[in-house]
Amino acid sequence: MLRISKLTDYGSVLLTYMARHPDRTFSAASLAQAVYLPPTTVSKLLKILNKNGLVHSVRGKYGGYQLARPAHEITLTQILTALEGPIALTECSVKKDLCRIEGHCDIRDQWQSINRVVINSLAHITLEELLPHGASAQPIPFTG
Amino acid sequence: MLRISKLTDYGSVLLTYMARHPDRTFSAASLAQAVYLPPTTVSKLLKILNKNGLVHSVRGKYGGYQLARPAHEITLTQILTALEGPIALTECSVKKDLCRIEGHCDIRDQWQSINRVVINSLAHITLEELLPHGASAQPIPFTG
DNA sequence: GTAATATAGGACTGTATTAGTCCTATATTA
DNA sequence: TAATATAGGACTAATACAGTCCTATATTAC
Repeated sequence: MLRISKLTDYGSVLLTYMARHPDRTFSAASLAQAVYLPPTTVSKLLKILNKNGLVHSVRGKYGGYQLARPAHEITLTQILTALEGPIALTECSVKKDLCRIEGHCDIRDQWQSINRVVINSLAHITLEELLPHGASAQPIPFTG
Repeated sequence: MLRISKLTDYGSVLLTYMARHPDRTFSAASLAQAVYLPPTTVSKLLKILNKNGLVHSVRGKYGGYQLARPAHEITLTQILTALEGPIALTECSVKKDLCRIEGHCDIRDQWQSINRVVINSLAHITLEELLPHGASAQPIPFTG
């Protein structure tokens, strides 16, 4: 089906939400409430996004998260890579000794090219294009 | 990681192998031997490919499989769709009631657009481009 | 210094998906 | 009728994913 994981999907929802107020800092709890997801799951996602440089974090009271840079500077490739590792249609391009025909496969290079096509397509789409139209003008229901 | 399943990968190997001799009919067993995969797995794949119109099958003694049409008329989108169902980055575009924020998600349409970008990229790549260079001139080690 | 609040990091569990095998039925040829 | 091949589906084992929870650390306010 060639799908992104649910967590990646949730992560993109979080990022678009934060992108509407780039200046603000959101706590994990407030974001969870805003997007109707369990706090533990949201927390997990934000830690991963922080680790991969897509959001900045501030610890302690009044701490929280905010986008590391403007939405138009965050690409889909970056988001997917952060949340599910390197984009690789075929597993063999990332890990060795997992495919049983690795020694006899003669189309690996071809799949690598196709992989680059996909990565390239996604690298040209930014978080900004994931925003609902007029989103930045909308009020935010919950406060952090 | 945005990967295709192993079975899809194996399926593409089978198709490229058959594409080198479009005129020939291969039994599942001979193909299995040729690509170093278990006969049961190969058989399963060929049935799926047949069901989805990518190969033709002939039953009975001296029966087997062959490509349904020339390699340049088989696209990656067709191969992926046959082996893993409709290409859908986000699950919600195919099945309902599986995502917990389906009722509150406001970026579903955006993901659909991105999905179309990917489908379109893959629809322009054909089985022919998956063939190793000079493949059609190479001898085939095992006979069916 | 202490309490309250928030993130950091990792371990852990249950569920779902995928990979792979196997069995029975049907079609074709000799 | 025997031999060979595909058709279709059921089943099992291995893997990956989603989700939760626990402990440690940083920051702020009192």
